[in-house]
Amino acid sequence: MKSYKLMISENRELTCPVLDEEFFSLPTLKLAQELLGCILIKETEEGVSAGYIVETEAYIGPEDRASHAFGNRRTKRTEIMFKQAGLSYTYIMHTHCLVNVVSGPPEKPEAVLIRALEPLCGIQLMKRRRKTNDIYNLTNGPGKLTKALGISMEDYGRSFTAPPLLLAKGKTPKNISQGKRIGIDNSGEARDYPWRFWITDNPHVSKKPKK
DNA sequence: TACGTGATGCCC
DNA sequence: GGCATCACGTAG
Repeated sequence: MKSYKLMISENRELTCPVLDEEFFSLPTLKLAQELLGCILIKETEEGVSAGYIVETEAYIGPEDRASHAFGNRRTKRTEIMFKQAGLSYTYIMHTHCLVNVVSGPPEKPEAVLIRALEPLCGIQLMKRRRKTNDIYNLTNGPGKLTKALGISMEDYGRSFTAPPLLLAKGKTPKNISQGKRIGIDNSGEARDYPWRFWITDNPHVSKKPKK
């Protein structure tokens, strides 16, 4: 397994194993939980930034009304969800870019949305991009974390196993919480699926779900 | 709490 | 064209 060296401060280096195809081949609901504690890394000309994943959501088309690929809807945008696990699915929501990890076998449109990070590396760069000094407001939402790391539509279809976009093994969460997904109120019974996962009591998680 | 924002795709 | 969508910042 390849490893990646992260400079987390001027004199501290963290060596972490890059996730491989075997890891991404886990069933989507399992993958969504296993990704908690993993490290999302983005290299840009401005520098490297990274954070621990602390919140995810699973989207399992074609039966999931909340998924862009509901009913096997296959468009230029969703095409990537039908490909191999471990690729990135980025899309624009209003003015923001959101990033997903494609999961499931080929021809099965499934993905895990990365909803929040705990900042780890390149924090000054992230603060500059987000125009805030508040560490708890830096990456506590899916649109916020992409802006903080410099993830954009240029990352659509990229593999998470090689630079400039990477996922690596980080830490193992003590406890995982589970609940309803956020922002999908008009999706029939699918809105009640408990497919949102987060690290219990982590202060970098996004807003609480509606009841 | 409410509004403006504005990429993408689907339904006329 | 019109509308809904896996947000967020700002105003009030």
